Amino acid sequence: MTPARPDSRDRPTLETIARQLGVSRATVSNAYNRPDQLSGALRERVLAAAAELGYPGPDPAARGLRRGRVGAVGVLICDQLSYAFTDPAAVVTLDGLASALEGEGTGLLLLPGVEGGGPSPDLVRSAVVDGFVSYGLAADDPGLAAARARSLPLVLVDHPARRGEVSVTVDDAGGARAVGELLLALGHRHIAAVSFELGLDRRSGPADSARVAASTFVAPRERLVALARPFERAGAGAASFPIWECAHNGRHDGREGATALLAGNPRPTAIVALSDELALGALDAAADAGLDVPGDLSVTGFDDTPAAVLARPPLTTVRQPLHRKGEVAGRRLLDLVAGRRPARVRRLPTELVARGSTGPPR
Amino acid sequence: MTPARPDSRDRPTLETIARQLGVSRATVSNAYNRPDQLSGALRERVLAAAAELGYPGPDPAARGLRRGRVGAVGVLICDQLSYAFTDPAAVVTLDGLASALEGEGTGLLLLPGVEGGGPSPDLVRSAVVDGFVSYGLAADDPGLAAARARSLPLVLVDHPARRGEVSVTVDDAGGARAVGELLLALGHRHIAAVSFELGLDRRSGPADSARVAASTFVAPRERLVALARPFERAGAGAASFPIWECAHNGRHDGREGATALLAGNPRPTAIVALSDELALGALDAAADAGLDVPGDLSVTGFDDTPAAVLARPPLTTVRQPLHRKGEVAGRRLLDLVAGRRPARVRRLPTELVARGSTGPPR
DNA sequence: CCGGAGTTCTGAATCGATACAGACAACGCT
DNA sequence: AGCGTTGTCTGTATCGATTCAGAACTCCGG
Repeated sequence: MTPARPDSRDRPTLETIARQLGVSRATVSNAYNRPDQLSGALRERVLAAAAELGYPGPDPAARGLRRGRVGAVGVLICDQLSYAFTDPAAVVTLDGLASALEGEGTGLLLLPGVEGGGPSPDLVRSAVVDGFVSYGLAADDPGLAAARARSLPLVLVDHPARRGEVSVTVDDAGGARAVGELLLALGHRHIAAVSFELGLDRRSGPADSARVAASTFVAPRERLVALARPFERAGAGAASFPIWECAHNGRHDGREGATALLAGNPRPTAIVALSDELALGALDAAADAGLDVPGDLSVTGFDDTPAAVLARPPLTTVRQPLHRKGEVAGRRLLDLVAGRRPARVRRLPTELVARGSTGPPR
Repeated sequence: MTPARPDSRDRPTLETIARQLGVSRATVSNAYNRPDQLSGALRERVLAAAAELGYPGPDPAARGLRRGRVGAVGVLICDQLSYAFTDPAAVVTLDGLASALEGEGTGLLLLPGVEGGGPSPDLVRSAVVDGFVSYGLAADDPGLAAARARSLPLVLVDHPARRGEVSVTVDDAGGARAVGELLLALGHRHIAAVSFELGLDRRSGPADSARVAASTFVAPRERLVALARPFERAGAGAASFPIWECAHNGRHDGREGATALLAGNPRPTAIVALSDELALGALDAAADAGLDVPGDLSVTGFDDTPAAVLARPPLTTVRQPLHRKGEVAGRRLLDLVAGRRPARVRRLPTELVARGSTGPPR
């Protein structure tokens, strides 16, 4: 007895078409996948029969099983979609990823995270994909662990690789150091930072250096550490480098954080934001407080998203090749899936872009 | 002879574990899927052996083939990711969709479009999914046609259904009419509109009523038509209702469009934007021109995205339940996939939210 | 000690395709 | 005529799991 069909409507299959035409299944398959394996005339007949019977082409799941490749990669992202995509940097990076994949006819299976973390391990375990890209997850995220357990190709974006893993990162430290040096050179001595999440616990408030050091989110940690270095050398100690941690990487959060920092004593003359979104929020906060930028307050961002140059004043920021980063990650993953062995780690350069939001303090 | 394995590393399978333990494949499968079908002790042994051999659990592609369900839905979106996700409305809607799906352990396979249209038919044909959601595509998009050809469950968001199709829309016309009536009641007689794409051709410039009528993008067409109705009744004819079409739905585009409209003669005293993003751009344009909002110019948006209330002045806009819309679409699709028959069409209400960006003309 | 009721586990068909190794015919060449 | 090529098409093993019908075993009351 045949077991009950999961879906009892019987869709046409290769066999349906083959029988209709009195040819073999292989021939029908070839009509779709290897036109050179059969005569043009027969191929036309097959395609015509398929159209007539409403056969939509070979079933992707079956083909995937047989070929060992399904034409999709899983993208592990932090937070729910609405949070993750608030950040234009994420959107641009993902766009780069998509553009690298789509040339190869590969789709993106989005695996959104839960509040404050990556996707659920179950979702990862059941994802029908050829590989994974993890974007900005904490190094110890359970979803990431599940992805590793699948032992499929994996590319890590924006956090460091374990032995044998492939990663794409940017020179966060170099960019941050450049910002620190610029502000010092301009004469700033009271500098504060607005950071996005440092931990999975969605905390919002001042962050001390212990919290920074303990963070499993690598990008903000590296940036903050590198930023502080020039200050320390210049004798401006950690005490004079307050950090505000925002629960989300959003403009609104940046505004709140900057407002809090501006209430400090001494009031900072420069605010370093770890993303452009946060920096835009800092600009809002400055406007709220009636402060002129850059006269009363210098503000810097990070990423150089499209909005940075459109801000008023245009934002001094650290450009990172966001689109490129996604593209490179996509190509690396395709290489792995195809059995090629790409270079293990790739660190893309960053570049300080000085615009109108920075200047010497009064 | 066995054909060459697509991937020659031999991963463990159910069989590997079964052999190791001297049990049948069925038993191992049951250990994962039906714990009640075998003794706890044996189940533990199976899971332990799996862990030891590095078996990551049943292969999702094979399971998908057998079960007839793969646990993913394809989302057809217009434009590349970086354009599509510039629109916070899209992000929030997708987030709603994701939240409805993730409860059922279902992922989102993103099928990004190409410049000015939906995803390529090939991508759609080869997507390993249980169904599709189409979001804001043109009614005649080829990618959408490919999705229909798959004859999988399909839910259309923001455009009307053919016979027998399931759709989720909002009361665009009602919202637009409310905006028109508000502005008329305030005393405006020179009203202009900034629209997003009306066609696949990425045009940017003035749009006449023929172009509006011919648009296959349903949401903007309905809004513009409904908007004009009260004006016509009030005697303010079509001639006095200029429309500027933007190539993309972005803040920057809104700024350009509004700037162009403000150069018109007579200068409009109110600008209706078809999205909040465009409206934010219109606010920027007003600031550029030194115009006070709402004193010199009233501006309205559409969607009530999170940014609307944070704008300065806070934006008068038409609230649509974006998150809900995505959720409803997701639930409808899950119903279809499960073989239930949800209501065919669902039209969610819109609501005018009057805030600070509108007032009587000087 | 037998029959019936539970448990626990196995056998084998099946999902829908792909791809190799031929079979077969027609053809050109020496 | 004999032989190697080419060009088409088919047979069949296989991808890695799920699922149902029933086998084997245990337990129990009568």
